[in-house]
Amino acid sequence: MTGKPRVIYWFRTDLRLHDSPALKAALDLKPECLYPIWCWDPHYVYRARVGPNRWQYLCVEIPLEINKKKADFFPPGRLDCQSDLSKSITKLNSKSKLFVVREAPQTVLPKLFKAWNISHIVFEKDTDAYARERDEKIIESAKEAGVKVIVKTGRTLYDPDELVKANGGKPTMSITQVEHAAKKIGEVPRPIPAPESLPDPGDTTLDIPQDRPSQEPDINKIQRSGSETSYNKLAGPDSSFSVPTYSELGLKPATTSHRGGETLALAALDRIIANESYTATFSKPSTAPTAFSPPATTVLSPHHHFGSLSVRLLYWRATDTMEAYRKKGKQPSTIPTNLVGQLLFRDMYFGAQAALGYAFAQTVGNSHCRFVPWHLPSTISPSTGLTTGSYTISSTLHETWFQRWKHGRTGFPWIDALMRQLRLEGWIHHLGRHAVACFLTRGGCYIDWERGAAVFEEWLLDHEVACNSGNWQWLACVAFYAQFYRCYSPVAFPKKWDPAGAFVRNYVPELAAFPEKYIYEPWRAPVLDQKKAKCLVKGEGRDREGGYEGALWEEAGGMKVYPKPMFDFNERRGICIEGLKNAYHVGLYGDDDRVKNGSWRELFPDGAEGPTEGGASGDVEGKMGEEGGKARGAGIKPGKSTKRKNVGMDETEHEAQELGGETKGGDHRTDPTKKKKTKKRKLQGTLDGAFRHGGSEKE
DNA sequence: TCTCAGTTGTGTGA
DNA sequence: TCACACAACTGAGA
Repeated sequence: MTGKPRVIYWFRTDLRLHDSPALKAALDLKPECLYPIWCWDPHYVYRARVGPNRWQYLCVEIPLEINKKKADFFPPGRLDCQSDLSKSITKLNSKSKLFVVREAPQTVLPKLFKAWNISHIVFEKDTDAYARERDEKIIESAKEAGVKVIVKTGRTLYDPDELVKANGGKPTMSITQVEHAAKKIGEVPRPIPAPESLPDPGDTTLDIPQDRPSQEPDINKIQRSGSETSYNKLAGPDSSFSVPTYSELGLKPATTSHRGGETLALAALDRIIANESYTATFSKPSTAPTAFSPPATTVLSPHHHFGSLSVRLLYWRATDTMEAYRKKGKQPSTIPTNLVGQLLFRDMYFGAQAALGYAFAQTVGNSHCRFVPWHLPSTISPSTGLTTGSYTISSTLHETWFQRWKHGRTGFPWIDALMRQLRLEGWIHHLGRHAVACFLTRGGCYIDWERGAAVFEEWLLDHEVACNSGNWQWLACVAFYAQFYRCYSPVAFPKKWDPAGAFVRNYVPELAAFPEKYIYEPWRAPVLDQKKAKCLVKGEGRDREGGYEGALWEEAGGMKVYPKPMFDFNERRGICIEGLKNAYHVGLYGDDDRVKNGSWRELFPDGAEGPTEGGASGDVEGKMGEEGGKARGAGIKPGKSTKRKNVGMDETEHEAQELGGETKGGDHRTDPTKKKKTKKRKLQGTLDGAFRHGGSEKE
């Protein structure tokens, strides 16, 4: 190739102009022409779970129609990531824009190299497992076509591969490891300003055939009310490479008030930084999960997900703000609870994923994920060893619990409010995520964390494979965290933050008029109080069709119905802790052959949860099955016990309390026959107290 | 081998 | 509001 470079800048995880090392590298080539493109990848359209809210946040220009009362905090406008970026590009060069090409990058890029006589392709590094595979293919095609490839890190503070290298080649599994590794790598680079001009794009005439993707399997069918037509023409319906429209995607209406785009992201960051004490003293654990308008945390995570806000920009602006605060003689918050700490946690999960690849998002094959015989386990493809997207209904009771959890009908108002907020807004506070994740897995339902992760994948605006998988493993106590005896109560925990229940009243409107005393335990309210609040606590949260998707029953006279709790929480907590204790003693990890071939069952003779399996309601238990998958060596971790511990809980103990009835709320963990190391506990107790008043964002 | 810390638990009693 | 006990995990570091 002679003459000036002709460059494709491939936008992916970096929908911004500010602080983009990759974009800078492209412009440093002093190109003759620059094609800013986005490949409309069928992997995300059909194979990854993406709900309407995240599609809107990515691309779609529609006016804000809902939650008008929140319009001051979430300003309306024709914004969102791709549209905003495209407009910003055009502002710098009226001939340019974001050119959205509707085909898989693996097939269309080689054609574009030829059609547009490209010399270089530049993009931001993406270490997600699918992205790595895809990019390797692109790099190979580029090589064959004589096109130079430039890849730059910009999605995380540190290059995840560098982080892993600095961690001895191992996945980063603790914040301490990240801090040590980061020290070896050096300081996070200062952000780069946005370019002031952009080169012209070259001729964009395209006379090439389109490779249309296969629509099947299409796991996003459920997100659409119309037909998906985005692949009808390579350059879009009017051949202008436009950002896809809602109708083109056939999507159901979005419901969130959170909106995307670099313009909004930078404005939000300015607003946060302008509040010096908030920024400098931000401490995640002391931010209220019940605050919703406005939320207590920054809600910048969706912007980081789409790359509309650089993490390095937040890092440095927060760091500088904390430094200025310190210079005034005041004490800023520290890692890991401060804003910088939140970004380090994000890097930790990216480091873990970079090292473990596809296996990081599942149990089977994951050398760092404990095996727990959860209910509703994923089915595994024997050929790839990867999850297929479907799961085994190991128990109809647990499937019912899962559906009730997903649709906010558990009968626990705190859990239901959070799940409804998640579906409506695409965002919930980090501690809210803790609460619902703990409840679904080790602190209530004993259901596979992969089920919960899939729901979050579908509904979260800020869904990041690495962070989502990592957080679910953390909360399920299968990796990163092991204190499974610390369990979130759906009653005590929210009471601490929001005793009046404003959050619940907003997202579970049928309980709006419930007395404060019963807002987190409505089943305890006398019928007279229920009638006065125009809401009866009865039934199992089914809709008229007998499912969980449709509207809840409303009885004559505007009397609403809110479901009874689906189990006795204290009882379930006890069962789950015993189950986890047993699974820890068995000590299997996801890469163990016995996990892959199903012979783990011999180590759990009493079933998933032990002899008390099934809980209070005593529904029919199905048989676990259908897993298996490719054996890839490995085994039990050295030093881990494989002895089975007596699960020791009397079945009658659990049958004793009626579902939804009055419970004593006593500490199930207390055993008066045991004398404990008092001196040691004294110290630990003090520290625990200190943590609670410490304070902290890892949405 | 031991000690102690670990972003974000709960309930009780002073 | 605070300290402590509860039951007991892993990983880092001495």
